[in-house]
Amino acid sequence: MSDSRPSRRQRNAPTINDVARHAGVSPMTVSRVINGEQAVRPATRAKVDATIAALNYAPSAAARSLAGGEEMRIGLLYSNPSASYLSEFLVGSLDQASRSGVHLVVEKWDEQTSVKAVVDHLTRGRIDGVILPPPLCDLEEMVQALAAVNMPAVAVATGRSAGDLAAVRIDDRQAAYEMTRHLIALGHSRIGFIKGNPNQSASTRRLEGYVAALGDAGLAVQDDYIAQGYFTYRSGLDAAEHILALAEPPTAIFASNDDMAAATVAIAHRNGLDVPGDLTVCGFDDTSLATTIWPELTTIRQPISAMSRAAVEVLVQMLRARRSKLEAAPAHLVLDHQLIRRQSDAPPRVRPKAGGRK
Amino acid sequence: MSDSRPSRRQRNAPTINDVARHAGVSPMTVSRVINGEQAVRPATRAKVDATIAALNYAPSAAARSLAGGEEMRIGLLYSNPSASYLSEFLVGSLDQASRSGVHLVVEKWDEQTSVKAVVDHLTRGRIDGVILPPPLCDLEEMVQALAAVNMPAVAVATGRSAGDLAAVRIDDRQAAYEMTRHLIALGHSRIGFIKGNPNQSASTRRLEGYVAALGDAGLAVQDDYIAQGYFTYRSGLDAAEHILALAEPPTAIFASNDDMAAATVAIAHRNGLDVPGDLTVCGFDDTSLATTIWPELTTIRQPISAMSRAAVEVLVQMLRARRSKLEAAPAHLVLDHQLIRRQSDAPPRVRPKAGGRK
DNA sequence: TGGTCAAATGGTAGCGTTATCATTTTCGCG
DNA sequence: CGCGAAAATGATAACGCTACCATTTGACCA
Repeated sequence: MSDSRPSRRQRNAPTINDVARHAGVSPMTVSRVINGEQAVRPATRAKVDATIAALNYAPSAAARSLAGGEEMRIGLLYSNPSASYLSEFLVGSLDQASRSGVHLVVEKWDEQTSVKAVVDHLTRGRIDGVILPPPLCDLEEMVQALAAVNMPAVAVATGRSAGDLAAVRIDDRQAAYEMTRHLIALGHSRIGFIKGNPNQSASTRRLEGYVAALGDAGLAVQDDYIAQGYFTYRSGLDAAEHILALAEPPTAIFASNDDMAAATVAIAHRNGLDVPGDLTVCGFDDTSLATTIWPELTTIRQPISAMSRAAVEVLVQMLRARRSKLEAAPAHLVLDHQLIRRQSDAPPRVRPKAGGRK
Repeated sequence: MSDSRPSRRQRNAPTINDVARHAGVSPMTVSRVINGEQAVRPATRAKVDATIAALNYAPSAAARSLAGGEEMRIGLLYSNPSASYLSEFLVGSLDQASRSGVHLVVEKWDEQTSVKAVVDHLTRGRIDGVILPPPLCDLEEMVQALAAVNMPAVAVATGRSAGDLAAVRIDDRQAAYEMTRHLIALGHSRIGFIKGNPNQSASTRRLEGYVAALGDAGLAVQDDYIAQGYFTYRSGLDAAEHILALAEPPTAIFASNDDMAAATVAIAHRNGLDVPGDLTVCGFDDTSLATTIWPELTTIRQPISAMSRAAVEVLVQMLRARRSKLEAAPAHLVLDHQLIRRQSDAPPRVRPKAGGRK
């Protein structure tokens, strides 16, 4: 009766019970020793440690997390499958999730579904926290709905520079500033700008950087050099067409993302302009499109996968803190960007307007 | 008494029991559905699947591996981050991996690393099986290296129509055939073709379909209407330039993927041709690029995420079978494709050459 | 229509660990 | 020397799932 119990154990790995029996203590005591808890007498601890070493025992991670309720599920809610952005984002967060031993649940949000429905779905699905890539991170309704059900969230690449929401981002303003400086340093003084979708706060930061750089260089901001875009290729076509149709068009155009920069290149070509000979074009984000088209785009590299990795890490820490009832201020990480020079920029072919420089 | 049961559960995680209760079946049946076992009636399976989706349930890896099912880790090895393809691929496989309760480990292969090094890495990482998206599925060296270490693999979107390797794909030949028929039905008789990278066997299938459709319509295959491409935008530019420079250029160009079709549109515009007025252009794959550019591309939709989903499922079943020492013939799934008509095709503007029709 | 057998489904008992309490031991101090 | 409190240890019941077998259902044939 003691021998023929129908154990399902495949592997002869020693269990905590084996250790307990050999050491002459209860499994609970062994558990305490393993977890380094205080309430164990040194003598007992030594005995248990010795037995563990002798049996070459290793605790089962599976049983541990089952019993301890340590499993965490974090959701990644995306809405605008901006292809190249998403894939890099996914790779980064997956990697970090696996490292942190957390489950990553990827969820798509169609614009038709109500915010409430998605949040309900997340809640019922035992999601412990959410990562919000753009443009969701700027959707106030979503942020508030999550806050309402007390679900921790991390915004990625938002333009909101601070606040109650944890965030991981780059300094969009500074990056745009640097790119504009770069164009000015090349000799451009007539620089166009294509704005991003106003539903993302990063758009505003980028515009600010552009304006600031012009101002610092003593160049005037010309309103008709600034066109509204929406981060899509299509919107870039319209914006570029508008700017290039001006009587005195700019010699460089800085688009708020790579898609619109690519569209600008297309319009330039259609107008018989050489890029970068007749027109310098640069983008933002360094998505794969930047190196897909010809000429390859000079752009700002956002460390997308590093950002998503960081987002997972931040979220995990928030969840751990919350479990221990600690309340911490929401983290706010700013990662480094980088100006990547490729083939789409050059000094202006024509000399700057007489009087354009002192 | 019913209310105050001392549950240790922190969060209201849906468990297999919740699903079972909601679906009106036993937990065992749910377990069977999750694991894709055979002995479940389709109606029951559907009901359970629906409940799983509704509750957003995902099995607990911990409990599962504790209960005896070993933990499975499957690798997704990608090399050419074809952005839009990858992200859709990831979303599908992630979703299915979560449903099947297996870990998905995403691994990138730089072309510099030796095949041996990657395979070693997988082995040491205790990866039980691998999914190979294109172009890796056609890299004979990789396939053989995996076979050498006895690691199960599933090829996705390969052109190999059969063999020792499990595969999930569409019928590339038939799809290309249909697209070509479509162009012929529109009235085109001078149809150009841009080939895909010869390192992918699907390229050959697509060419075959094109040739077969022309043949069946009694149209001659003109060698100079066929240009070599490599699936990149850049290669598409060259190919399209070549074809459109002919004395009597085609009225339609069928590119082997969307990137090259987009490049063709760019060249056409540069040459002052209207698409589709002067030139019909169509692509293949229906990646996001197809709807990014203007005009949006008529193309063949590959159910990418369904394919990656299926690949995970197939791999899991292979691993299960192998665990039970069963040896089954490698599965070979062919999923349905679809011809998506958008704005890039139209009947030819000029009448077909005299005599071109009876 | 009833009987047979395989397919489909359900019940039960763990898998190895920890949370929670109950119990025992130890030790300080009057 | 004994009392009470704190420290140390133990017993028990989950945690969520699947293996194994028992039971029910449905299909097919006589």
